[in-house]
Amino acid sequence: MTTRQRQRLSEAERRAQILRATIAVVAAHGLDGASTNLIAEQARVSKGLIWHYFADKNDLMKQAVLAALAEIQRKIAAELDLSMPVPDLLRSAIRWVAAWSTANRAVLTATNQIARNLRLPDGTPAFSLADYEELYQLQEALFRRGQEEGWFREFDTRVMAVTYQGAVDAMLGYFESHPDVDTDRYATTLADILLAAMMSGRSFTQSGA
Amino acid sequence: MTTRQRQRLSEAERRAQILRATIAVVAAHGLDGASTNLIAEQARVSKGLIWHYFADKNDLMKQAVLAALAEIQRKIAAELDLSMPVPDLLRSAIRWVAAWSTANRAVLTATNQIARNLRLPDGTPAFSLADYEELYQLQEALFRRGQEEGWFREFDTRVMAVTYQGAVDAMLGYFESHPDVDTDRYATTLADILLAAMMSGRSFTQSGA
Amino acid sequence: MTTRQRQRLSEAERRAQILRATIAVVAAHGLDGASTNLIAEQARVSKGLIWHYFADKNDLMKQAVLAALAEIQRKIAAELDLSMPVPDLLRSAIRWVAAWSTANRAVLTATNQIARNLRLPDGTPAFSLADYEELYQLQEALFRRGQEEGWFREFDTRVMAVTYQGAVDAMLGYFESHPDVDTDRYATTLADILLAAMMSGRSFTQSGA
Amino acid sequence: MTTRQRQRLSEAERRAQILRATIAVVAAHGLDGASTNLIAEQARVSKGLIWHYFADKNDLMKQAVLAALAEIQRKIAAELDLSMPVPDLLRSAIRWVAAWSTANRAVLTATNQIARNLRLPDGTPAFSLADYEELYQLQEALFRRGQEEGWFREFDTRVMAVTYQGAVDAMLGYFESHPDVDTDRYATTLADILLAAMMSGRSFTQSGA
DNA sequence: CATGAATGAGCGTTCATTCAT
DNA sequence: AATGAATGAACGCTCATTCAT
Repeated sequence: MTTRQRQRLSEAERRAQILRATIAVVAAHGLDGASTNLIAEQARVSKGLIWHYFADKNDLMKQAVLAALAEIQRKIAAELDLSMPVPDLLRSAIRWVAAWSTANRAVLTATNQIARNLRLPDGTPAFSLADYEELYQLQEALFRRGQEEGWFREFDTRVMAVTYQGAVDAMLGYFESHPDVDTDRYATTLADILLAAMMSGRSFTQSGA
Repeated sequence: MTTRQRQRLSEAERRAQILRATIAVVAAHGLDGASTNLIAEQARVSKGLIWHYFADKNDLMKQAVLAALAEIQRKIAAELDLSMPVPDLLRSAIRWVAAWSTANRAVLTATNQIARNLRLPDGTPAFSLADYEELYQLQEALFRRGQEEGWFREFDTRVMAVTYQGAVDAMLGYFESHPDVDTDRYATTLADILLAAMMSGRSFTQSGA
Repeated sequence: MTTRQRQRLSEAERRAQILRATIAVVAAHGLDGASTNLIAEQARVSKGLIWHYFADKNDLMKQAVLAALAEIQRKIAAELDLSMPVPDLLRSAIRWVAAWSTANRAVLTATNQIARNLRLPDGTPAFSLADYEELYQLQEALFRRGQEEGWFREFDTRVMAVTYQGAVDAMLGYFESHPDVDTDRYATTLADILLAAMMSGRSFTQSGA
Repeated sequence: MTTRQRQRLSEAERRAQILRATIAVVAAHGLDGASTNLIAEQARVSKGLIWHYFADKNDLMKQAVLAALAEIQRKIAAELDLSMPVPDLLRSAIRWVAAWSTANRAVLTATNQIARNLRLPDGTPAFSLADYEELYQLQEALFRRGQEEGWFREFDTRVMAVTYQGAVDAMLGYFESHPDVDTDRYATTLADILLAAMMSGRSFTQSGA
């Protein structure tokens, strides 16, 4: 039993270190299996330090999600040009997510785990549907723009938004359990399928215009 | 305090009783809150009896999922006429699942909870999308039949199968968090979207044939 | 590390065993030092069993006090004849408590510790002054009877009751830190002192009547 | 977040500052709730500094009590004229303590808490009635003087000293739980009672002398 | 076969104490 | 001398699992 080397880091570094460990442990063992013991071990830090920086386990988990999402948003905003034609934008987005996910599997897995399963002490979900709602509305706005600009046929944008998210989630899940799949090929194929669903009965009209 | 009536049931009945209780408790309290104590209580059975019929809690949970799925498959097989034209068949299947889910919310919730979160002792997921393999292949066979019969354009049947499942799962999840939605209307709309994706660029050819 | 012999006892026996252990540990280590670990060890019982029989540590402590008080009340009621002349009754009571305390030091110490220090989760005392209030009123009634029957002079019965309790408590505390003292002699002397306080200026009147 | 001003104080000042904070925190949160964190915060001092001046938490608590008692003794010595007739002296002392206690409730509460509950690491009490020994002897000397000067009858001075202390302690406790009581009236009444106990069978002799 | 008393590993959390700065 | 980040032992409590009855 070797005594741990005591090192002093800045608050920001330690928090980041612990949050990273949290994501890693949740990805490997699930939210339920992510004991603070395991997290401290993964972070190479003593058990008690977690409570120096986080109020409780819920706080830790919540901050892990928020930090990860902020990071993703920063990246995607830097990557995608929202002024592209809508079909190209969707195709790019799907391919970008596919590529990002293979490089950030743990973050993806863990974030989903926590977002879906974290509960407040009173048993109610810590993250609500309201958070998804915002995403759906952004998506719907995009679809409507596609319709207005003549790319897409008429369809129920809410159902399409839910379906779109479901298809992307399924893709990411499929990647996880089929590590050998060609992810960019899959993403391109999925984009074709979804765009076909949106443009169907339009394409020739479009070309005739 | 009345002593419980010691009743002798066949093994099959006991197992079913306990499995039903498991689903009910998971639906009510979440996988995490589903202690074996609660399950035994719900099944009106002593704590110890569970270990007579199941190896451990993981075994219990796994079997609860498998039993529920077998039940669903039996029902859907009895309900759908596989000889229908493929598009009609898909449309019927989606509407049937939507209808079934509203009447069996608890089973659905619990099954999803367990399938998504159950972990082996080493922390790895007990179920993965790999378990969908059989389902994917059935689905792909259907799509190929649709293509051969001229209903559908060419597309990657595997990606379509994953997407189809993802879209249906997303629908069910959406129902769960939006209890007021008109489920049959949603199901019909989703069927339109998916069929559009499959038939796109074909419909007129088809009609022209 | 030997495995403990597993023995099954009736609920009543186990509860009593654990409550006895609780009193013993609190007497030896104070309420604060009475960890459930120590109590389980003292009771030769596994940690977890405590929560089989008691809701939580507070419940355990509360029940330990209540059980001990019930026992004492049973004994004292069986011992003292309330119809005796009041001075004799007080003298008997003091001597009885002194004798009882030497044979039940642990119960006394522990009961006091818990009664004085136990807090509800919200921080408020678990035992209130209202409990003492009842005792005070019984005592006052006795003093008033003594006054009415001509044994005692006029005095403020409430102050006398508080003083009486304080003097008895001090006696018990003194016994604890001075194990060699002749307890019955002390008790008799204390009775003399207190009775002198109550009868002063009366005795000759009394005899003169 | 302002950095604390690093100030250099003399050792004595620092110690007093921390001891005062200790009393305040114990009074406010109980001995059990008096974490060193809280004490450091109250003293406007860093966590670590406490260990510079005190060996451990027990040492801190013990010294807090001793410092408070020394303070009280200094005050009472300055207040009371020991050459008064003994009965008047006792009456004055009781009234003085009663008055002091209402103005110094926090110190009283905290001191009692610590004195009654502080334990050595092995679980045995850190203070005991044995520590009253010195006080008892002073008291006894006073009683003997009262007897020699003909104020008091013969009685066991040790038992009377213990009883006297117990009665005063009970008074202080009663004040704490009954904030509306007229403390000076109580003190006067108590003095009457105790003096009656001491003078009984003497007063008329005295007056007759 | 069936019960539920009993066990003990493991959890989240607190806090006295240490020590690099 | 002074700070507060870091440590780890101990706590109350839960619950899957065992086993005497």
